[in-house]
Amino acid sequence: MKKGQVTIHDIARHLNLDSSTISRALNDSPRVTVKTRERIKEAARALGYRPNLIAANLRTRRSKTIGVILPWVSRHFFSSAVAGIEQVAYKEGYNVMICQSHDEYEREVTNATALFNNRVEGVLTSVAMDTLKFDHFKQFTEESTPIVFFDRYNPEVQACRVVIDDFEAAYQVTEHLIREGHQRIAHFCGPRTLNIYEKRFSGYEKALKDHGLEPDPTLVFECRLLANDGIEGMKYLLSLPHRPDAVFSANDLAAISAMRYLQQHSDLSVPEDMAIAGFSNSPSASIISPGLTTVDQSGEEIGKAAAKRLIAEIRGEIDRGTDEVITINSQLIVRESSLGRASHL
Amino acid sequence: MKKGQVTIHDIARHLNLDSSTISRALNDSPRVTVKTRERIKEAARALGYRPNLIAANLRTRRSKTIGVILPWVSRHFFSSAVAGIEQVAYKEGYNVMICQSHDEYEREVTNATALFNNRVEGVLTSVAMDTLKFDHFKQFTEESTPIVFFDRYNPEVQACRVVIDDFEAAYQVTEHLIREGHQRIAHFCGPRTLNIYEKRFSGYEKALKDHGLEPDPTLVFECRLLANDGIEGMKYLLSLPHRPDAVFSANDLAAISAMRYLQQHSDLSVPEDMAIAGFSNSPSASIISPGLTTVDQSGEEIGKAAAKRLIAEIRGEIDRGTDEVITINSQLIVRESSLGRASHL
DNA sequence: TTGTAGGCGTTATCAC
DNA sequence: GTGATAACGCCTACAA
Repeated sequence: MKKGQVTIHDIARHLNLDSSTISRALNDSPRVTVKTRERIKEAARALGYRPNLIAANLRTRRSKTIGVILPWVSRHFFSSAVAGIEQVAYKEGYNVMICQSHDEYEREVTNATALFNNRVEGVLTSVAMDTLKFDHFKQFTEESTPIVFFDRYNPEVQACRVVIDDFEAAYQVTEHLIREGHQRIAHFCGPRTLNIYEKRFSGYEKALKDHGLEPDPTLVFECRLLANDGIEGMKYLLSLPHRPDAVFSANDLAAISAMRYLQQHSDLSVPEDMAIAGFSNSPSASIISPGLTTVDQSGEEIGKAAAKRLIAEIRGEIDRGTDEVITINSQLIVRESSLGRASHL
Repeated sequence: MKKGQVTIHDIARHLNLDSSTISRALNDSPRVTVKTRERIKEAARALGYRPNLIAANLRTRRSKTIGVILPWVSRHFFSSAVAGIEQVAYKEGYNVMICQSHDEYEREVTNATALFNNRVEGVLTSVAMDTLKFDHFKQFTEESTPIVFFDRYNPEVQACRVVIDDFEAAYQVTEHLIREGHQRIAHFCGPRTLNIYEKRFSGYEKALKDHGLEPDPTLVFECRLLANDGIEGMKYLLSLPHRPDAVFSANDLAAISAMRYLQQHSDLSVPEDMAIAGFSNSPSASIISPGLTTVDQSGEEIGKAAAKRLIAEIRGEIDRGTDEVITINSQLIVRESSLGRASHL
């Protein structure tokens, strides 16, 4: 912001009008003649006037900005979500301010403060793995700034969530593995403090039980689901006296790194000796060979839905603060990595 | 932004001080006793004071925000760049406002206007494929708001660019293909109006000539390098009477889709019958089989460098408006997709 | 060290 | 339909 910028007062002086008239004209208020409005707009153009939204925002007490806090912008699921968010925000006249928590609690708190101080009109967030306290989110609802969670949420905060049915999706993956003939199914689980991982775990467990398989806790590897965790998880599973014949990983990243580890550092092949399934349907899942069975979860759809909901709450079209759940469809995508002997003869 | 928010005046009234003292204390000005400062900070906490940065920004004429315009947030290269940008911006106390152009000129112009009107202190951008005019960028430099391009730039705008050496990288890829014994090398080229594609094309052409191969224009397929373009490009190449034995695609996306098309819809195999190389080293490149030979180009590094430079310009630590070029290292990554008979016996 | 006064650029509420 | 005036919340000369 530089000095010497043209303001509505400059236009006013130029046309011998009052700045309030200029303001009205530029905002297309009906309370000014079409003719003078045109004159004003013309003069504005000629003088190179650029509205100062900071001033307008201060005055109107609205920032026309929504804040986003998510773990990693560069993860495919999240960047797709951002793409979706940005798309609807843009269409509805909102700016988007982005922050990454890097899955760290401290950073999430700082981000939340920054967004609050910038008076964002609403917040979209997917919570960090490390987060166990939620006051930094509650501050928004307390000031009646709407907040909408997507994917990762915490029920403690009274707010709408946009999610997929993680339990059901995980159940389906597991059931699919069972139907393909796999008996000892391991699970790479994320931090159970996060709803999505807890639910995926429960879905997995329930499917086992429903099919008469006894869940074996030694087959559950809880980690942060990073690429390296997939490798460590697979090493762990291979070290077991009675190793599993399938792995259901709570994300694609760990699934893929585990699969590649297996292919490069063991004689076992996928899916014959070890079936593998992931979660998210990242682009890599369809490209890798064998193709990775996974759950399609459109980040873009989720982002769009969350942004739409948030903006509706901002506009007061919907009651804010109800902990409603919006469920986006997900879909089991079966590829070769999970097939049993019966299927790939 | 709600009414009833606590302001510095409320604190002032509460402590029988003047708001200016409150302001100074909260900004850690040395011009206020340590003791009263503590008292003030304590009261601020107690009253639940939250600074209103919009007001502060209006007053100081600085928004503490940098704007980013790029084609697609969800493309891996760009989302990595955003991650890098956000990281340094956050560290330096700047917010990041994100816009997508969807590779469309009109949208880029609108985005630029929005950022301008929000008085961002600087702009980072990678230009849209459709963009042929650059006034919307020049408006920033004219108002002495620094702008830094990354990856895709246009020399018409007097501004710093953060790039890799696209010519050299493309040259190396092509030379590598030649050394592997390939003779008829096709090229999937992006819009030549964009510097990066023009340079990659030139590098490709130069390498051919330097090795005594005559560039054949019928082997150059110019397109937008989307997944479908890779398929169309490959169809086109297969339809030629004298088909090529290698393809160098100016991005990974088209390279990978072309390769998969070949694998699924022809008898030709990669790299024996058709070698393939891409550009960018997207995550898929290392995961696909055969692994895709490509050029590693770290979006995160580029984003970080661009953001650092921009912030330095904002702070006046560096002259703005010099069209300096910052070159980030890139690296040829050889994988199986490009190997010649000699290499994979 | 603290207080006073004015303004950043806009919009909103009055009047006329 | 247009103008005057005040305010949004904060910062910063300048004065005391």
